[in-house]
Amino acid sequence: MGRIPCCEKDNVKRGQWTPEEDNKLSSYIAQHGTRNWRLIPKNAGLQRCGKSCRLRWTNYLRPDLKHGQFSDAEEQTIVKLHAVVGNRWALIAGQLPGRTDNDVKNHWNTKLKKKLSGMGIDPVTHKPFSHLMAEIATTLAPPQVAHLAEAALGCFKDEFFHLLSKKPIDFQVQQSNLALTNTMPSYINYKQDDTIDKIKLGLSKAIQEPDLNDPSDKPWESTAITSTTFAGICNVFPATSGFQFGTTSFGNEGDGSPWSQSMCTGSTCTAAAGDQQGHLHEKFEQENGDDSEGAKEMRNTTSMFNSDCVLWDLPSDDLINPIV
DNA sequence: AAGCCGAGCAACCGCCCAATT
DNA sequence: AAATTGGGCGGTTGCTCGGCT
Repeated sequence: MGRIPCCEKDNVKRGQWTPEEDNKLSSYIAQHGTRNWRLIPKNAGLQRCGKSCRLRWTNYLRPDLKHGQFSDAEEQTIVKLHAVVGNRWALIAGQLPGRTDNDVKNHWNTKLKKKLSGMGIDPVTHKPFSHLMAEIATTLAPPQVAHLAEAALGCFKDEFFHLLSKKPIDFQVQQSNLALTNTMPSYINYKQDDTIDKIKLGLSKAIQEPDLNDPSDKPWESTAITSTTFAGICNVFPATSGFQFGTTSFGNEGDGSPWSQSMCTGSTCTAAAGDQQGHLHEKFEQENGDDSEGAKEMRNTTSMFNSDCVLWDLPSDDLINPIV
């Protein structure tokens, strides 16, 4: 048995709301409250669906709503929370007084997603593209990796060029990446002009190098995210102290910036980080539930943002000016 | 000046879930 | 226990407007 519609589709007006309709709805709600949305349009003299009235009220007419640009702090909050809870817009909006889930969703889709992509960060996983590629590569056999590399280089070419063109990259292996260097072939000392070709070369060499008779040399069977296969690419993004997002620098642990406290992304958050993100999500659910009350409670719950996870470990200078 | 295009945003749709009958 | 109902949520659509050619 199907559900009856919330209103008579034929008799309801749709599309943009007029100021008169807004006035009718606002004054009715001011007098009678928001009980029973089904009856509100009828009683308020509106030819609208009850659901449409609810949306208009909650997303636009509510007196406590904040209209206008999102602040830097609000954007940071959105990105942080999105990394933890994903597309739970209502939950995220609950942390931003005066903002609705629709506001947050729209802002994410139109601005923040592009900003993150422009910084070389996947807006879905909040990980650098390079590490995503490395993660994928570890699960594939060499022939598949070769195909992946071709595809990835096509997809991320612009990001690479952008990053690489910002400053000369010294591909000398850093001390902090010593573990990586043991398996790093000598072709990593690149100049930046023919970078893509060099990366391709590196990929193909890495694919050829493992001794297929030795299971320990099969990167696609390893649990480690950083494999020799993508070492060349990953080394394009050496771990550094932080980077800049718009006018806000972040990524430096202990600098007090909200950006630096909890993001669970990047090479320092490998498989374990994935678990941690899941754990955080679980913890979030447990502590706050899925209802609006829980969401409100979370305003005061900051402990979940104090994990040791490091923010994206991308080079600072390279990311000052997002592509988009 | 007109047409095109993309960004931004308001609104709608369909599904889900909890409360109620 | 099952059916019904209302409200909430996330995904998507489509309108508006400004910039560009």
